[in-house]
Amino acid sequence: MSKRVTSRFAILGLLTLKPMSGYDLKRFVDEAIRFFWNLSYGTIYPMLKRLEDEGLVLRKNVSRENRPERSVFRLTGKGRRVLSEWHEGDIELPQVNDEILLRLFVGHDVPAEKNIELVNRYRDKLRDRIRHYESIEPESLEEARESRHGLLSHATLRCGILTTRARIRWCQETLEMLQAQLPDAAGEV
Amino acid sequence: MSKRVTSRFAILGLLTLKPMSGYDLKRFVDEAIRFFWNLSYGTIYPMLKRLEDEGLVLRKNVSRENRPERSVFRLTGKGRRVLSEWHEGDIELPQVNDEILLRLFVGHDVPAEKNIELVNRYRDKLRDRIRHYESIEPESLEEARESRHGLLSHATLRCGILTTRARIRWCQETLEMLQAQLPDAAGEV
DNA sequence: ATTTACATGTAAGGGGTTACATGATTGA
DNA sequence: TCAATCATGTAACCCCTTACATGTAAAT
Repeated sequence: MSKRVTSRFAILGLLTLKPMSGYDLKRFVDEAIRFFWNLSYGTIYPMLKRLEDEGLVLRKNVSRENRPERSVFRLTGKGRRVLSEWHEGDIELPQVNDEILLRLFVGHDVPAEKNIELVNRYRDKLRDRIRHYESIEPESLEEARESRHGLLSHATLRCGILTTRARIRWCQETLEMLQAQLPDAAGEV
Repeated sequence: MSKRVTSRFAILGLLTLKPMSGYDLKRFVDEAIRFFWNLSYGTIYPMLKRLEDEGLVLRKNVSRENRPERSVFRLTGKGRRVLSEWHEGDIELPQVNDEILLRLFVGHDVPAEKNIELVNRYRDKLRDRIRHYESIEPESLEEARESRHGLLSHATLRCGILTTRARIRWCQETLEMLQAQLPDAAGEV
């Protein structure tokens, strides 16, 4: 279902922003959308080749002096058509495998302190992330006023912020719950 | 990173709840934790075989009259040790590929109405999910008072509730943003 | 009589990751 | 000089999904 060649549409979709090389795509994903999408070279280059063979993208070799040659790809009309079919299609809630929830769920015979430590570490990582999100939010908001893509990009950032905050709040709540169960917390009510 | 045989620990972990067959595991996952974990038969049976070969689980063939024979698996001491090593290990924020965010991010040249429709459909699915979560919450809360595992299980449900609610709120916010950009919304401020 | 639930597995294929190979250029 | 950045790709491997194969028994 959600497995049907999703990196295909990711690459096609990103090429609507501007023509890019495999290297560009990798950098773009890592810099701009790494929190909700990732692509590795081992996915990118074979997929670009495949999209080229299918006539969905067009390769243009660009050589500049004193720089390695690049293969820059742009969408073809056919590529755009395939993309818009994807945009038409239905969206499913993804089936995720969420490690922290699994760990907690089967955490009944590890020491309670371990579970607390786990949620703590997890919360710390979420906090790092939210700090980053919030640091780029003002700029994102400006871009949202300036272009259609800026607005949509801002929406994705907002999603990151809202869901990460929710998870942090969940950590808080869960830590309280777990600490209340600690043997030496018996008298502290 | 997060790819290192995670179904291995899922199966090992679930077997701490009670000894189970492959069929049991599948049913359990589908019924109890499908919102944060999934396993297919094609994963379960080969993995059980492998865990057996490695001495992490023990197979016991159980035949009951008028029923097909079952292979019920229980954890071995070694299995428990491997599991607790996993519990010790660090947790990473998973790298996800989040289709709705990708679609929005590259949605700048699809009609604005399509983006709105997308978020709407997505919100509807989240609402179905939250309705389900909330319907099982009271029972989960009771179980939380009754056992250690009940408490941890409840924590996972709470995570689902909080993050799903956050996403629904994000949909609302995003819909408002997108609708405000609609050409015929110009005079409606 | 037929569908559903019980029950265990395999085979093919897909999608993705990591690591490697290669080589130029730039900056510290 | 050495690391980092630019740049493209491949190969091995892994995990997982889907679909298939097979068969019994209970329920409708």
